[in-house]
Amino acid sequence: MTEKQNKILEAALKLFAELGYTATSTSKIAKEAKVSEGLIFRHFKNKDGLLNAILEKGAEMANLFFQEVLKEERPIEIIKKVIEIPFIVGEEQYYLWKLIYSLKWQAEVYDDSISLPIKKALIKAFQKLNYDNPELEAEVVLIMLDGISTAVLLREVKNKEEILNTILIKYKKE
Amino acid sequence: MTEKQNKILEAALKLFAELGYTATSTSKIAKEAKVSEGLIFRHFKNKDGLLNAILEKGAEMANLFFQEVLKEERPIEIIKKVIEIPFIVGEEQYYLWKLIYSLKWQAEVYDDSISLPIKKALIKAFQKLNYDNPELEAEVVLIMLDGISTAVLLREVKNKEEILNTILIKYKKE
DNA sequence: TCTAAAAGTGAGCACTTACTTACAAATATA
DNA sequence: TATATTTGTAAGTAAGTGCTCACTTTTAGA
Repeated sequence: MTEKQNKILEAALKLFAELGYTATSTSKIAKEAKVSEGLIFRHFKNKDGLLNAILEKGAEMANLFFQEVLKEERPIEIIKKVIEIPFIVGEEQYYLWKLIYSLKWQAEVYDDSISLPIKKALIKAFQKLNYDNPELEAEVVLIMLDGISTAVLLREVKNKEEILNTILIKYKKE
Repeated sequence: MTEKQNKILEAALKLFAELGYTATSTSKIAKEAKVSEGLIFRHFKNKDGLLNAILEKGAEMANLFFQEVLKEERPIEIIKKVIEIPFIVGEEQYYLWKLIYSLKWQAEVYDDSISLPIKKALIKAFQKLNYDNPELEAEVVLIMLDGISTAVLLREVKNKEEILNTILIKYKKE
C-alpha cells in the first residue's frame, strides 16, 4: 500500500459516504486525493474495484471491533453492548458505516454477513436468558440496531444516553 | 395532469426507488414512460422538479394514510397501529417509501416533517399511559419504526407477524 | 550503477448526462 | 371554422462519465 493508494481509498470513502456511490465520479475522487485520475484505475482496476477495496478493508476493521465487543459473556451485558455499538462509533468509522448503510438502498447486492457474529452472540444471550424464541428476539434487536444506527449516522440523535437507557430498560425488566 | 404526465411520474418513482435518484437518468425515465425525453423537462422543468413533484404527491397520500391510522384514541392501540404501519404498506406505496428512505442517504435535505403527526400521536399516547418521559419514549418508537421500515422495504422480513408481536409485548407489559 | 518493474501522469476515448431548441400535432376557445 | 395555447417530438448541445493509453518518474534489486 503506497501513500497515494491510501489517499485514494480515504478520499473515495469520504465522497462515497457523503454523496453516494453513483453521484461520486472518479475525477472528483482524484481531485480530492490529489492524484491523477488514471492512478485510480491502475491500482483498483475500475470504480467498482475501488468500492470493493474499501469494503474489504472496512470488513476487517469491523470484525476486529465486533470481536472486542463480543468478548463479553454475561447475556444482559451482551445485549447492552450490542445496542451501544452505534453510540460508540468514532469519526474514522463514521464514513464507513454511512457508506455501508447507504449502499443498502442502491444496488441489490446488500450483504448482511457483516452482522452475522452479532446475531450469533445475541441468540446465545437470549438462550441463556431462557427466552421462548431466542432467534426471533435476536432479529428484533438487530432491527432496532438498524434504526438506532440510522438515527446516529444521520445526526438525528442529540440525547444519546437517554435513548440508550430507554431501550435497555425494555430488556432488563423481563 | 395529462396521461403522459402521470406516466412520467410513475416511471420516475419506480426507477428512483429501484436504482436511486442519481443512478436514474432522464433518458431511462423517458424510455420507461414511453415518451420523448424533452417532455419531462416541459412538464417538470428539470430532474429535481420531477423529484419534487413525486414527493409532493407522495406527501399528500401519506398524510391521508396517517390520518386514517391516527383516528384511534386508545393509547396502547395507537402504539400498536404505528408499529404496524410498515407491515400494511401496499404495493403502490412501496416505491414511494423506498424512495423516501433512500433519499435520506443521498442529499443533505432530509425532511422528517412527514413523520410529525405520528410523533405527536405517540407523545399523547405515552402521556395517557403515564410514562415518565413521553417525548423520549415516542422518539424511541420512531427509531424502532425506522428499523422495521428498513427491514420491510429491503424485503428482509419473512415472519412479519412474529416480529410485530415480539415488539408489541415490550409495550404491553408495562 | 545499471536496469527492469512499479508508480504516477495527463491527454484523449467513446459514450452518457441533463437540458434546449425548432418544429409539428392536438386541443381548447372564440 | 379560425386561431391561440398547450402538448408532444426529435435532433441537437456542452459538459461530464468511466476508462485507456502512451508516456515519464520513482523505486528496488543485481
